[in-house]
Amino acid sequence: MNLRNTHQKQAILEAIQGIGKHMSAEQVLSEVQKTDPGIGLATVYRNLNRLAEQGRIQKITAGDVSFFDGNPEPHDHFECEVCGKVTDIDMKYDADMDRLAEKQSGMKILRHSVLYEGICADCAEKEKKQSWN
Amino acid sequence: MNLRNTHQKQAILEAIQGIGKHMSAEQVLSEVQKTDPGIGLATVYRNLNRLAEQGRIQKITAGDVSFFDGNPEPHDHFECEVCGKVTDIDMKYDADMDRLAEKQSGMKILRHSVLYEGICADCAEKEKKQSWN
DNA sequence: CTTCGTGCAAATTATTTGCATGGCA
DNA sequence: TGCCATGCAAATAATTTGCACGAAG
Repeated sequence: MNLRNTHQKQAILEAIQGIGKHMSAEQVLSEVQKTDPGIGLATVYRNLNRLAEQGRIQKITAGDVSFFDGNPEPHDHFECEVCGKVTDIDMKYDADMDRLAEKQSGMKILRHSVLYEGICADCAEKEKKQSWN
Repeated sequence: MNLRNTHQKQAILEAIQGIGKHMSAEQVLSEVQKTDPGIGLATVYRNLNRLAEQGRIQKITAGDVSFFDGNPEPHDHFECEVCGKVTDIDMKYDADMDRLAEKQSGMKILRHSVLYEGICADCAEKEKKQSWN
């Protein structure tokens, strides 16, 4: 399935690859709606999931929302505990980890993803000022 | 909140720490219901979340279900693509990763979690037999 | 022309929350 | 006794799915 080349699919792919940032499905929707107002949320989900299966984009599952990343290269992510924003962490993929983990677990390891958690620069700033703790 | 020492809370903690395995909220529920049939799902969620906040257990968010892990030590996890089961991967926590990532991102990194994905031994076996691909 | 992907809305699933009440302190 | 945590059910929120129709090949 998904062999057909619909303009919706193209618009979605362009949107997510164009921005070069992580987007939730809703964000992708509103982005795409700028050019194609008739598009529906279900279509966005359908296409994003399919693109992720095909390895053309990445699906990052952080907490209760899924984010989609136009960059198919494996790379790590950071999620801010305070505002929930997700950003890239540009570290080299350590394939050794997979080999090690595979050896010690007996599972067939295909990939791994690292999710860093902490406080982003913006929120750290705010927290300092308001000194919430 | 959660200062009070209810028997439900104890039962939940014992259940999750006793098994030494990851459990979804539903699994914890049925485990606890063996000793306390009147307990409700909401209570399980409330307590698990609170325990996780306190750092007494871990909440692992893998895909669309959350798992809870009685072991508070940071350690990595593996999720089987086929059956969705989550298991421990017993690798040492690499604190260097946090430092490195912090340096290169400018965020305050508090911790990280690695989720390995692949095919577990059981499913690999089955797949070989049925040769699904 | 046929079949697949879309759009909409309804369905599903995991989790959270409001409120009255029983139970711990 | 007073206030918190529980239980139940209803509320949310994200994502998925059924179905009729328009569009791609």
